[in-house]
Amino acid sequence: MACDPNPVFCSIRRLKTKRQQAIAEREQALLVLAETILEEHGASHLNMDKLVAASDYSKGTVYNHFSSKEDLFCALCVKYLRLLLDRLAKIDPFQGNTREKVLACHYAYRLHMLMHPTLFMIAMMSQSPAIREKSSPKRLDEHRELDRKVTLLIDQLHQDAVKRGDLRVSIGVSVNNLVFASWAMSFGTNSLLAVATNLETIQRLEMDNTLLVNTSLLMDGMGWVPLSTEFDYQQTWVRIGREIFADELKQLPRANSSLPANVKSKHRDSESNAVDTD
Amino acid sequence: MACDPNPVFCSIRRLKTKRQQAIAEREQALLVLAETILEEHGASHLNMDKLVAASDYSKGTVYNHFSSKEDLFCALCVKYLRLLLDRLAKIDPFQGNTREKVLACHYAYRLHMLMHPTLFMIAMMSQSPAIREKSSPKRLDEHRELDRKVTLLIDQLHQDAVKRGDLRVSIGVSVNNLVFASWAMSFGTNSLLAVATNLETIQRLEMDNTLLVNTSLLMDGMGWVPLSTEFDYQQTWVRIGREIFADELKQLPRANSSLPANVKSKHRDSESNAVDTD
DNA sequence: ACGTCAACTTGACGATCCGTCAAAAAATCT
DNA sequence: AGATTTTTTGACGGATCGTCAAGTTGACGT
Repeated sequence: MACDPNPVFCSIRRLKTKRQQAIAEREQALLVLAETILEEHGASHLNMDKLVAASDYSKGTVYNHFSSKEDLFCALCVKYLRLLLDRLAKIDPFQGNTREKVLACHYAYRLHMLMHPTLFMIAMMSQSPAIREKSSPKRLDEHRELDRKVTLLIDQLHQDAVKRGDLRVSIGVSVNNLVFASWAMSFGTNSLLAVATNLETIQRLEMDNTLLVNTSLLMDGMGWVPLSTEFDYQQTWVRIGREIFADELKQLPRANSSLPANVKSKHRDSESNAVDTD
Repeated sequence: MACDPNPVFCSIRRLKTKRQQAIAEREQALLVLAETILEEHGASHLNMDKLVAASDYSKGTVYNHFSSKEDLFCALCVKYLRLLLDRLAKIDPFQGNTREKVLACHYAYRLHMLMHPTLFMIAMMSQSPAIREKSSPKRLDEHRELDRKVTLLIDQLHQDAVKRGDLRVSIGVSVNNLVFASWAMSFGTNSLLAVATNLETIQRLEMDNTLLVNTSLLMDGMGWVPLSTEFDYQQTWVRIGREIFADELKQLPRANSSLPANVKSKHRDSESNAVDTD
């Protein structure tokens, strides 16, 4: 931790010496490697020994980067969050009313999860105290900072909506409440879709639109105008995919896609209620 | 330990022999033991060796009950789900409109989570493929069956609401969608409250009412009458605690309670707010 | 060029945990 | 009682984690 006395190097970046620069790069390389293992063999097969074996370095060196397996997971989460932030940033120039903007965030979140299903699981797990208490404080700080940034961004969109009069806060329900409700709905929907694909209830759903439906219901409940009865958010949904995330959608394996790559005709009609129990 | 010699108990269920009965009881005892370890030392400290050491049996015997660590976790989930079903069953006699009934389910779900925070985490984790693929098929069946029962129950309440005209399904949105949205909101809210207590956004919330607020927003969005503007669900929330779950609330440690143990003086007016009739 | 020393790297090692299996013990049958 | 089946036991092998003493490297002053 000996800080370089040379003010020039010290001030350029956080990266003080060339050496530390190299180390930082190695860390990124290790993370990429970890991701590869993760995606090829599943979360349960990612362990330190394998990572060490796959890398050009020794166990001690790897442990210099990640103080524990849990810390490695946490580092992956951080990377995952960074990527999410990038995706969210792409929304900025999108033209639309305040509600459409937030819808785009939900879209981004879901898309992000679909593109990194394993990382999403890891990110979920990593919230557990069991993992957190074994991660390095430095990493946890980093994680919290990114979390804060994401939250801030969503918060801003809600604040804007209030300012413009599209969204109204009442006595018992603050903007915070609304942000949290949005977040909870998005997280809940994504988690359940990711995790519980074996359950009947979910199998009976049309996955394509589930997140759109859920968030629309919620935002209608908030009284966020224009309501879904006055505006075609289905169209917005498609537009978001086309205008913001065309690249990502191309990468997505079609198999279990849960976002419409292009417009499907709305063939849904009469028999919506029959939940036959035989 | 003390198999009940009373033949009445032994023959009631379809447990064939006295021996098998004893084995089944031992399994329950082991689960209780596992829970104890879980609650005393946290999820990460529950492992087979410790469970074996804490029990009166040998490793082989324990493995006769649970084919793997993951299977043990799954068994804990099953127990957790059974308990949830019991809690949900208590709602049946509760008097109220269709929306109040569902609200009671949300209440039960949150209460259940608060009473078994560690188990909730385990239940979340156990959905991951990593764990599922290592659990015994028998156990997974059991799990799925219970899941089905819970879902059915919630489904029923929604169906009832539709039948009575309190809740309307529209073209693109089936009852299934609505059930799933409810579930997602409940799960999302509970997960985030449980897991991310370190995040600012959450700290700024009044935890007491968060689930009530979130589900109210959602159900308003569904157009589930009476809307929260026409009915005091805050009062219902308190009534649910008093009339159905008084016992459970007493057991709850006050520290981090997120449900009103008793009516806090509603300093927040009875005059006019979002949850009041205008 | 070269010596020095702090920082970095290495891999063998001890500790923990998982799950198995042959042999012993207990229960059940004949 | 003796034979047969079921259950229990705990030592063991294998996987993985994280450490640490010893070795290596490279930045820096001379």
